Amino acid sequence: MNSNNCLEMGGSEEDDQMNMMEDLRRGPWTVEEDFTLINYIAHHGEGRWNSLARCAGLKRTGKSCRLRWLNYLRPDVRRGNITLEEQLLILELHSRWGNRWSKIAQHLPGRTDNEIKNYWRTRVQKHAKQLKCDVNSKQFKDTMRYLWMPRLVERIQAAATTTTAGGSSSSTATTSTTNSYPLNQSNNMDNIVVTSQLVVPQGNNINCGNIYGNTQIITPSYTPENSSTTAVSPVSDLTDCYYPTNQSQNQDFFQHNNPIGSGFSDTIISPSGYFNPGMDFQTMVEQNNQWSDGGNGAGDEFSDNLWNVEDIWFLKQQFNM
DNA sequence: AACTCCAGCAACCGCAATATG
DNA sequence: ACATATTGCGGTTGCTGGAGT
Repeated sequence: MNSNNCLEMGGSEEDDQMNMMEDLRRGPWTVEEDFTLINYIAHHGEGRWNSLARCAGLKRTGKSCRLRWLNYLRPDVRRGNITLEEQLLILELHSRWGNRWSKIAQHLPGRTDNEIKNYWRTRVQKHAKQLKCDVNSKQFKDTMRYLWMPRLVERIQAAATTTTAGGSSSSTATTSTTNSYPLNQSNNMDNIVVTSQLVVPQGNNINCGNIYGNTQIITPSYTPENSSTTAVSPVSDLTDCYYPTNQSQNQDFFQHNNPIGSGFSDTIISPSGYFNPGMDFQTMVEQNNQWSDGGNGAGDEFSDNLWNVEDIWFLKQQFNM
């Protein structure tokens, strides 16, 4: 904390604590409180939240102030819908790190751990519930890995294609996305590589079935400033994120790199280029039936289009079902 | 229009780790 | 080295607004 000497002025710390305990406010923050907190931090900086709360005249705990600042008032906090790319990244990172919300949030600039946690609980866990399986079960993880994530990739690609085809320059389509993933803040990215558009974990021991393989997509010179003018088309860029750029036949990538059952996948590939060889087919179809009709009738943007009628038809053809 | 239900989100709680005196 | 304070994290709760009846 910077210049905070209000402890010296305000009597003993014990007194302060007693005073605070008397009339602490709880619940939703008012506009006035927000303003007070923003103002105070603008002048004095963050840190030492308990004394900050006192000195700012806020009848809140330090914890409450910290949370309000970090999750809501901070200028760089990103609000609004979680984008497809962010969804994909959350799924991927969660498969690696589990409920390490804070760690995951570090890789989604502007997003808070709370937001990601809420997203996970409200969207992802909801689907696990619908499928009547535990969110940590292998079945559910496979579903994410082999159905949702490829679907998200497709939708990201489709969105990029649409935008590009719409007559805008290749850089236009990247704007919102790239803003979401600045190569940033010298945070420890571990094995994460940052592409010009997407943060993708690099190969090795990722437990996502090597969907991403050892993608060669590092863009070392990336900066938030130049990102929006990337010359590479968004489509190819995104494709690169999921297929190795040195593979001439991208569609073969998953088959060849899939550690679970390459022999199996040699014979079948879904319309999207992915198929789940590690998962019981009947289970997949049953799951899909639940999703495509919205499960309990609660179809939403997440399940929509992830697994559609054509896919079922295609798989039925393959399996003579 | 009134009511109920429920998803989404902000905020709180408890605990562990870390910093400070 | 120890006690206490503070911070950070993950889990949980409760409020709110919109959808459905």
